[in-house]
Amino acid sequence: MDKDQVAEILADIAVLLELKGENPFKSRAYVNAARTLENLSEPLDKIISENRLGDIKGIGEALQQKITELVTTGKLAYFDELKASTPPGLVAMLDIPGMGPKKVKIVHDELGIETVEQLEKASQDGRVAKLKGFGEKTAMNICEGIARRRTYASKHLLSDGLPLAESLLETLRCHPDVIRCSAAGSLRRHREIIGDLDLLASSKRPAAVLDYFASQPGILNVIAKGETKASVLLSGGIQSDLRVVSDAEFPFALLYFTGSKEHNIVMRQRAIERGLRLNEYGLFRSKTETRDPNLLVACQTEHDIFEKLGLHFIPPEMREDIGEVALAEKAPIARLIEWTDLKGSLHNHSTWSDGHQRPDDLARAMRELALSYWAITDHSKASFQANGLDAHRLRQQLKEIQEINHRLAGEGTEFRLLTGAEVDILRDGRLDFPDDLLAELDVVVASLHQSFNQTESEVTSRLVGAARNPFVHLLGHLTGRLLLEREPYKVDQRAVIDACAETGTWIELNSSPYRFDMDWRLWPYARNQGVRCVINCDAHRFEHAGFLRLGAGIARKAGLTREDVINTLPLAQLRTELQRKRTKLGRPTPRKP
DNA sequence: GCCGTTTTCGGCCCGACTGTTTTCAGTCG
Repeated sequence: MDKDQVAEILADIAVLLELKGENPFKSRAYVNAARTLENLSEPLDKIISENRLGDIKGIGEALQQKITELVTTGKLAYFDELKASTPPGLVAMLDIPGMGPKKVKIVHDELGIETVEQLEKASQDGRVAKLKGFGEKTAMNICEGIARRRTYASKHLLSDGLPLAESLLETLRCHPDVIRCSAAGSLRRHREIIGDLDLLASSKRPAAVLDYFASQPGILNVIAKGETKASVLLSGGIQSDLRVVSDAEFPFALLYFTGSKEHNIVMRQRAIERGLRLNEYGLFRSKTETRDPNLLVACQTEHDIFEKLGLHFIPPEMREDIGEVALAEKAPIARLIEWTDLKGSLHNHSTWSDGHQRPDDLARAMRELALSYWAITDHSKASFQANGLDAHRLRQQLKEIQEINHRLAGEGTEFRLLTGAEVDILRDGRLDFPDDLLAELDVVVASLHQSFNQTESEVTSRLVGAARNPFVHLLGHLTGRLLLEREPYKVDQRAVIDACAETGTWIELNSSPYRFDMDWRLWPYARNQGVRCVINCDAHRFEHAGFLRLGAGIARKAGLTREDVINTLPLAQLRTELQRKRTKLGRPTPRKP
């Protein structure tokens, strides 16, 4: 068992201890130890074999024993017992907003409730409201929270579906009877939330392909399998539908199943206006005939279909009926941004706050990814829970980054770390760092992490105020939403965009698959106002660098090009742009002595 | 469960908000 697996179990133990009503500091000790292990820079088994586990701060005698047991045997009796004595439904209840360990323990102890379903029933029939410390409002919030979870259950994050779909497609491509195959549906359109995974293949022997598909490992059960379509449930709870068509039908089926439904309606209408009929089987020279091959307008690819309908090709990401057809009628759609255009990320974290790697390790990793720069923008002190930095620690960090950059220069590499901060916009609109400190940083991201429940005008004016600060380069995750988890806070995004346009402030497209914030639907407006986009990872780990690809996909939905996105610029030009706002708005020039 | 010491126990990271209370516990970031 490696350090991450051990850390996960220690974190699970912490949750179980809380549910048991144990001393909260005991639980905290497990959380701390889990975090410490995650941040280790050498293998755990090496530390154990050299008997150095006890030297690590936060790991005492009891934890040494438990960690050693986990690493050497892969099991921990203490954990197994704890798990066995706690109904799994109790852990699930912690996901309901407002339900913490104490409240879960009360409903369990007082009402004998062990599942989310039982909790919902007891909230509806008034039993929960009568409990000490609960009330009508709490019972209602519990019901709403459960209902929200239920509607989200058939929905998944793009990042959960993408790797599964890619692996299934790779499998299909290996089958000798598969001629062409592709993802379709919301996944191919790169929607931030997807339903099931729609896959499409062409073949002369559909039955063989469907059999092969339905027998793949990782499939929990086959929901349906007919002559042209199979539906399966993948481990992880995502459903996948494969349709197999003839190769002549493939482009039409691909267009049809990619959608969106609204986009398809506009396309079919366009066919009708030309005396044609478009459906998933073809484009026909008839107003009524739906499958006659003699009336088929031959098309090899989707490009051909668009051309036959008098349109330039529309990239799948843009097919949402938000004006893309009108655009493709007039002129070719500009080359959209590709993730490989991106040269770095301007909002990321390190072990100085709540990230998992140190700046020097990040520099090495990001250089190996052939990026040109990587900004370290750790949290400011108000983000206490994230180990935010005060001025003193920030200045220490600046020194460390300077030394790393000095070394990089000595090695003759172009790559550089950029200094920075993700500075909190406080409740009253002030920033968590003074201007003179912000002025020392290469990159300043301003974000909200607190007081989400203020009125729309209060939140909006906090963000507008931050945009007006000459040292703030960009606003981070504008609405604070967590997809499928937390609603965005109330904010007049257009007013914020207008303020950014006026002040030359950039807006982040946060590429964490939980955020994708600001939403792609607002970017066309922002671009028209002249606001530049920054596609950021908000990385807390090495592997979050991969978010760049997801973020670029979302930017493509909005029709953004390389020119719209700041972090496509090489380092020297980026530095010029970083100076622009500060010089344009002007700083008080220091008076000569 | 850890740590440090004014060394074997007492403290352990803060502040705001909500909904419950009528002074505060629980939750959240």
